[in-house]
Amino acid sequence: MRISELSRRSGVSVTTIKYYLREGLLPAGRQTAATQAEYDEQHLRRLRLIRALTGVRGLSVSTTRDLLDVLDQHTGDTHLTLGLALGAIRLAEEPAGQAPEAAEVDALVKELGWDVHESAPARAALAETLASLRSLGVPRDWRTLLPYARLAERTAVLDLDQLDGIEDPLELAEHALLLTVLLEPALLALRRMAQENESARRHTDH
Amino acid sequence: MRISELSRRSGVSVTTIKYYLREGLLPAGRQTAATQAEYDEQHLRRLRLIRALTGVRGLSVSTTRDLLDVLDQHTGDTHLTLGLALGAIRLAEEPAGQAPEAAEVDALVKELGWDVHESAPARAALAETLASLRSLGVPRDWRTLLPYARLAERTAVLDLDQLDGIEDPLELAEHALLLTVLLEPALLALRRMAQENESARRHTDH
DNA sequence: CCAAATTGGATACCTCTACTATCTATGTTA
DNA sequence: TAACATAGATAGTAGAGGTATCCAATTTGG
Repeated sequence: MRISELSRRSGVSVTTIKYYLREGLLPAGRQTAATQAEYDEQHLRRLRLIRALTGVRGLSVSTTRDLLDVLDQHTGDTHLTLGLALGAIRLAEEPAGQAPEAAEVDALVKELGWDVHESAPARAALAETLASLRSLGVPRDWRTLLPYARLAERTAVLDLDQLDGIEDPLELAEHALLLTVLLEPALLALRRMAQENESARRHTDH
Repeated sequence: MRISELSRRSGVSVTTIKYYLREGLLPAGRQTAATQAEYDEQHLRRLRLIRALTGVRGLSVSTTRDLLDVLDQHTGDTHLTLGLALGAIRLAEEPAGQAPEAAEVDALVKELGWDVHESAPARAALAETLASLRSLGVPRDWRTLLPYARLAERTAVLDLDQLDGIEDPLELAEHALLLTVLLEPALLALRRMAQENESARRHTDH
């Protein structure tokens, strides 16, 4: 198909598709002539993926590019691919230096017995949150996070279960990315709704 | 204190503080003369809150203003205040019209027996996620979300437990907001780490 | 088979966000 | 009293995420 059909089928304007091509989010089509190129279903799928990551999840165009690059260069080692892909998405701003809360995060991970990379950005995000709460006069230490971490463990089991039975390593990596990243807003939405429900339950005290 | 001290103690530049004043995120100081105003500890605290919401959680300045407005106008009804405050934060882009997935979300909420407002934006966020996954060839229906929702219920219990024992309604509303909103990146970080750990566990198959 | 429409690629431009800089009239301080 | 700080107003800036226009080449409908 040519660019106008790609545009029609994806709902993304031709100029925006050209922009994604320029930015390296979408691979170039197969050139058939000096001013003609041919796109296929893979391009359509990639375009939908880009819109899901930027729209639903709210990732920036540059973060999305980094993520897709990792997927494209995947080595067949899904564990590694997923780790690299998630490392590309920042969850909070990087703390200036080494926050004193980093030691607390280490204590939490040790208590949990988790096997987590030393330089995982998720560690910095946790430290940043603890530091912020502290500066706002709501001190919470790593022990507060422990029960949340136990629930996160069970969430991760659900996540990994959904990848069971996928044989093709490329498909596996893509599903892993999708279910991890796109489910994030959904999980926050579920928490919001559960809070509303729990708050209502306690409000109408019984 | 005057603006320069507020700047020094908060780490936010004087010009940025003036910007927040203009944008209505920070209330004006008490005027002592035509070109002089006095700020207090409340201003400092508010400034730290603004930086936490925009920096750690990544909220936009306008969303942050909406949130703080709700807090300021709180009626003493914490359940209502929290609901309004969370409603001000979009979790994903609004779907154009009524997505067909909205019915699925209704089914989920019904199955859970949750008491959740009909127009909660979290509902739209869930529908949007389901629609995206579907368009990407990873169909998931509401039943997939059920076990996640059960874990969200338990997360919400932890959240509400942390507010137990706070008497002052203003403090209660502020803590509720902080723990709900600022904990969001932390919870996502915990899930990432738990996934990495679970993936490693399964990778080194035993 | 030729005029009108489409295409790929390049470049310029635009809107929004979150600041940042400058200016002026007034205050404060050493 | 001279140097410096301050409030408030206005203008400017950098980056993100597109959008618009132009051109030469290429299809395609009549």
